[in-house]
Amino acid sequence: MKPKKQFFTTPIYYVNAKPHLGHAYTSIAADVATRFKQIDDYETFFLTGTDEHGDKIVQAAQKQETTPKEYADNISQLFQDLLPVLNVKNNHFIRTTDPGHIQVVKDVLSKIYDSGDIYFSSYEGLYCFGCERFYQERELIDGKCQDHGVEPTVIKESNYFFKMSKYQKWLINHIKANPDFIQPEQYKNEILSFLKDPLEDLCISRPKSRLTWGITLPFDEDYVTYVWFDALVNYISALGYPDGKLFKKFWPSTRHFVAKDIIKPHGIYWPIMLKAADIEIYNGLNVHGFWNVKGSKMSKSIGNVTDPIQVTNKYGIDPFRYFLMREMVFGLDANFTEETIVSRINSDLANDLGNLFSRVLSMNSRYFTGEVKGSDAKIEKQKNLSLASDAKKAVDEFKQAMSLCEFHKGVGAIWQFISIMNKYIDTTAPWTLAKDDANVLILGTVLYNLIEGLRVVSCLIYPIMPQTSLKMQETLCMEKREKGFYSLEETFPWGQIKKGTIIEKPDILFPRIDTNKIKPKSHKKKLSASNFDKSVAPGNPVK
RNA sequence: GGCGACGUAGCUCAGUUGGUCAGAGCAUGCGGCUCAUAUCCGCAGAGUCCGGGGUUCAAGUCCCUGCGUCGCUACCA
Repeated sequence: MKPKKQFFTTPIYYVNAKPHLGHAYTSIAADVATRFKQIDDYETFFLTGTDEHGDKIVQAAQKQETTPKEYADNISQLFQDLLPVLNVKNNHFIRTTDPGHIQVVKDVLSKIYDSGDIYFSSYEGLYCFGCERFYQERELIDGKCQDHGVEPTVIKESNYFFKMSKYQKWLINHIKANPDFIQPEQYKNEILSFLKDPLEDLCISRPKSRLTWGITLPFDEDYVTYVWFDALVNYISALGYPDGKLFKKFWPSTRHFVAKDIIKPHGIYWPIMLKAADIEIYNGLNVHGFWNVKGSKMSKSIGNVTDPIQVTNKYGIDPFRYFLMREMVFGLDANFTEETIVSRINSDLANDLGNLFSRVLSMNSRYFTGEVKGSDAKIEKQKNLSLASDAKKAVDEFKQAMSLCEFHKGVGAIWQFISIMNKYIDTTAPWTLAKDDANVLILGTVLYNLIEGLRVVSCLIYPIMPQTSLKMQETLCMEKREKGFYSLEETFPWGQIKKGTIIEKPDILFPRIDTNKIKPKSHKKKLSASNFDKSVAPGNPVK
């Protein structure tokens, strides 16, 4: 069988500001998807990077009295440093200032220019000299530029244009012929409805008199290319287009992770650029929504721009990754609040999974001094004690959901199985069995099935919580895999933990976060989520 | 203005192609257990699925319309 391949990308992040929650989400989602493909036996390649040209960078650099390159270096470094903090494992980090990238951009531009799809034309528009940019009429307030309060001047400027309109029909057909080209479907519909109106050609250059911080056009020394070619081409330049091995190997399997605000460049310009350059079209787009923070859009003025590093430091990498995947329906917006993340950590991670892990292994320690007794086949069948089919169901549902980027459903499938195991304990009541030596085989079988269930869970959570996955597997004395994970294929057959294995009583997997400053009188009374904010339990992971 | 999304239990939200769809989690109340991280298990909620109209044998689920919230409108995930 032909080995399965998968190439995932994040957008290249624009270096005009430091990374925030949104960037972290995209990177983590792509990382989770990549790791999932890995456990599904795909060979993967994961690309992320930074977009570093354009006037905003020049302006930002001027403000800091530095050069654009130096400025870009600094911010790019912040994005690079974020990856290990989030445990995102990329194969390559591309920067649009990389010489290799610049060359590919020029090559692609030349190719399209030679084939006649780029033309020179004059453009007349409303130009604000203060902002050094053209305005659309609708952007103006009372006909004036907001920043300078000045009416823009009508000026003419000659530029290069890309004939997008020529490929409009082709693109519509392509999207319709490939139903998963843009996912989820709502965004496909959005693009198709946008394509109902005639497409305008795209201005792809800026005269050097206005902007020099960019890639010089290969066919005109006096111009730099502006944004689209510069940025989007990173996806192929990073793979060594046109002749690179990686390009040949991975390009056809490409899926780009993007947030909903950049679906037009990715869903329209990019495929048309590829088509015009006679390059195979990428496989598709996975479009996600925005994170609101405390109910409103992240913005500097509201002051709710969330720093992923702070959140990670406070709650831990795995809980943060879990929360992002569990809480957002891929494609839709979601809300980020500390209340919700704490609630998720306490109920899903500490109470459900962590406590299950703890109670099962504690019982095994207590009743069998940690020795895995194994299942008695006859008793298992007779008493219907196997958890294998429930585990299988979880694996199947998990796989199905994760393949479609339905991360919240994938997580849900695992947690359903966790819940089944908690119920199973209640039903079988091992503490009662333990009171009578006659039940030792039943007790052993029950605990064995639970331990096996935990083994499967440890494999499934790997894409989302790699550290926890490993920690569980170490505790369960599972053989360490060189690649760092067990594949889905390897989760079965049932019954892999060897009889006689000694399993130590584990450390707490996820400490509960104490939301009480003052202990309530009744043990049942849990704290309402209102006064948890700053109080994080002392034992909480800080790494 | 144009385009689009959303409005389902106290809260946060799921609900493929219309027919066990009236759901999950959290919160709350009561009960049970005691192995476990004061955790786990069971039971409970009468929510006009925003209002109105339509299509249909059958509509949160499709169409129209009204109201409400919000996003995008070209280079901030």
